Amino acid sequence: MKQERGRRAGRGRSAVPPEKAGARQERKERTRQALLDAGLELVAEHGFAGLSLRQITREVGIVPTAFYRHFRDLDELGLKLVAESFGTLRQMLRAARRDITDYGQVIDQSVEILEQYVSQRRTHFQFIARERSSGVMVIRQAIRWELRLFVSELALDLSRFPVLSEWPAEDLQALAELIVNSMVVTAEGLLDAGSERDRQDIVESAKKQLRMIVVGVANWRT
Amino acid sequence: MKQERGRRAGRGRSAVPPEKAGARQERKERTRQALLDAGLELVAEHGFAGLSLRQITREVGIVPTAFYRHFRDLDELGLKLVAESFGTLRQMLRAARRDITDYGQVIDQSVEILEQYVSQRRTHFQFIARERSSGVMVIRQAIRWELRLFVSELALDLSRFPVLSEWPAEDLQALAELIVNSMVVTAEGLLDAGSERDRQDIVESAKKQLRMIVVGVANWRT
DNA sequence: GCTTTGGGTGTACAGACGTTCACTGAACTG
DNA sequence: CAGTTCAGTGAACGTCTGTACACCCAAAGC
Repeated sequence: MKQERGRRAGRGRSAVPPEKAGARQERKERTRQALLDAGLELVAEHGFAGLSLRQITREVGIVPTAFYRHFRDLDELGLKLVAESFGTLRQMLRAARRDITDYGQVIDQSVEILEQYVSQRRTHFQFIARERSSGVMVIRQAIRWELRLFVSELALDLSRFPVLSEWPAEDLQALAELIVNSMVVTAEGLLDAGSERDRQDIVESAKKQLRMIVVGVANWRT
Repeated sequence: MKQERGRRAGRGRSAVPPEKAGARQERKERTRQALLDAGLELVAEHGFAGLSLRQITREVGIVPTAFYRHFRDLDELGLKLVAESFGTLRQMLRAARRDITDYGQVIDQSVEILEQYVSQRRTHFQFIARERSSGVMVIRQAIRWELRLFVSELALDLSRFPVLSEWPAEDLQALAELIVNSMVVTAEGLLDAGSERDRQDIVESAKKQLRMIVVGVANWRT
């Protein structure tokens, strides 16, 4: 009951099946990515703190010591995961910029894009949500830093809306922060929603909340 | 470097110094509370997932196996910490109801009460913030459940405001959710703010955000 | 005063962990 | 073709973990 080892792993003898095998560099890159993927998967289950080097390598199908050929330690892998996850987040932001055409429906469309990305790239969002306030300091700090950057990027986007073009920077920043925070919490909700019904409720609630904020913005002064 | 054991602990031979010693029941209760306190302290440092039974008992100054006299396992202790922490949260809500007299300053006073509680009962807030989306399922679920309850309580409070008395339940719920989420995130920010300056900025930003929400509420319809 | 109760002790064990080291053998280099 | 590089191997280590078990002895109950 305790082990359930070899769930995947270990079908030949080498890591990440040789399969027509590319150059040595490509092979290395492939197991490196496999380590990242396995790490992401396991973090989603037990959190980064409950992650072990041996577990990851077991999942990938290589011997524990081979891990060091790719990362100095778990923290280094964790930081790569942070970068990777925020790549997804930025990709979502770009999609929003691109796909939102009707400005009368910014809210609905934004939340729907979020919902779509959360379900499609689940583990990345789970990683950020989970470790954003976790006990592992380096990871937490990296995420908070990236999140601040992300807020600033959104603030810049917001400044292009006519209503907001005259707003002072700090008000814009606060607004962007409020929006990002709401989106993060919404994502967290979606991530462990039990049923389609739950997800629907969360989406509706998020839209309502964004609408309240927008109404607030429309009547804001100073 | 690794051990630093005996930081507190083990000055006589028995747990939680005898000190004029009360009845057996009282003594038990005292070491039980000491276990909870040590647990809370250690969670603040490494998160619940990075918590070990032996570490806690070492901190308290009793032998590992004695732990079982008080809790079946770490999860049970964790659930007690959830209850304890939400006790503090409810106490804060009551304080807000009691101390907020001038309705023109609900926002400023609310945020200030939050700031005060966060710094006074740091570990409780840290526990909730950390484990709210942690990898340890039982704890996470317990916190989310309590948080939902807390949101409902706030929604009830909100319904007593004249402006909100006519709002449909679901709008109230969404509003309460938005407010609680913002407060949670604000608390998280305060918890790992480096300087007094940072704290000030966070407080200002939180007030601004609440004001936006309130303006939104004032102009809301349907 | 004698018995029972029950926190706390001490030893012991097996399993998981991170990390070391010397190694192998296929892919690269010249 | 000979030589080098290097991702992956496998055994061994010391440490930490949770938990089982038999024991101890002061307080509680009669």
